[in-house]
Amino acid sequence: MHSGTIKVTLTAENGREIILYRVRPGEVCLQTFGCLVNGTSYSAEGQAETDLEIDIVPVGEFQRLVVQDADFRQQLFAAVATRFADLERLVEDVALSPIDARLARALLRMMDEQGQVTATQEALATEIGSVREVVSRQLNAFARDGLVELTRGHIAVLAPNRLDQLSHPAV
Amino acid sequence: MHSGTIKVTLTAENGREIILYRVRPGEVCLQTFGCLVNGTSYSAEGQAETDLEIDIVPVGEFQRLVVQDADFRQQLFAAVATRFADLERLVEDVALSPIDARLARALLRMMDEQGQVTATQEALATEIGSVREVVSRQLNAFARDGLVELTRGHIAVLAPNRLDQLSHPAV
DNA sequence: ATGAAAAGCGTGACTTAGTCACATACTTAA
DNA sequence: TTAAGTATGTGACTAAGTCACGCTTTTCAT
Repeated sequence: MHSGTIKVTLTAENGREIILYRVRPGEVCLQTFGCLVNGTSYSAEGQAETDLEIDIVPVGEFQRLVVQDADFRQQLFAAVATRFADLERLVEDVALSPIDARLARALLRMMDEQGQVTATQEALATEIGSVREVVSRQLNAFARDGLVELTRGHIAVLAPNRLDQLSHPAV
Repeated sequence: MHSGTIKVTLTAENGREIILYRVRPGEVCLQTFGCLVNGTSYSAEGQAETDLEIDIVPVGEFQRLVVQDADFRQQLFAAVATRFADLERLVEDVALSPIDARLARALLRMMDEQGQVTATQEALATEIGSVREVVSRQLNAFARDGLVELTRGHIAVLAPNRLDQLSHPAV
């Protein structure tokens, strides 16, 4: 019934961009939740990453569903809770984690079963709220340590376990 | 009926701390919203800043109120929307704004009608997700430019308008 | 097919922010 | 009134971000 993902990003005046979170199939997208409730508008921007197949719920219908449809309510609340968790994790990441840990986590999140990550360094930078140059240097540092192997447009993760250690709160 | 404020903070392993948002009188506190919905727990920590007088709503009661009490629902959704806006602003701040702008915004937010801010530099640092030393240096830079006057435990804002300019997206 | 443009990556030099270590001044309470 | 705790200032260093390039690979129009 639903398919495709939406990434919600924030863009600064200087062009720097950070991914706030992603909305996945089966989730309720809350981008306009503020509007539904009190007309608040977000500065964030949603962008489809793939072809989309979604249901759009008009405001009146939304109000009705919340009251009458326990299932909808459940999904809605779950979506809200997930967004909170995502955003809190993001704040923690950006404000309090060093870049090597953030990059390590991103690689682990994004790699497939074969340990392949298909993404440009630019995309990785946006993913972790940093910039290409920093990602480039850090990836090369990882590569020097034998943690990954780099080729244009993707990264092969050689030592997921060691990345995982890095990704954890280094004391 | 309700009084006092709660600050919700995130603390890293290294002891660095950042304020996620505040819950004010009349607002619904969502700290445990995840729990209400699906048992997710937050890593964030709530802390009363003043004496509190609050209503605590048990889970069963919550479910009932959401369905039956339109007013409660309205308040709840408003709280959710506010939190989102807060968190998005915070991410934007931390990830994309230089610290002079962040500090300027914090001072403007926190000052009273006489332009007095009563807070230690340590507290200001937590407020903007930075550290004391950086705040100290930045405040002294502001002072050198005649924007503020510093005394132990508080800051006198002399030129709110110029701070406001600083606080805006410097191109 | 080929040459130009665009996309992706690497890197040096520099700026800004955060860390560490320590000095100094003010405040409070025994 | 002095010792302990709190608040601040500062130099030296590290980490991250910015700026300005250059180089290679891919894409695409002709």
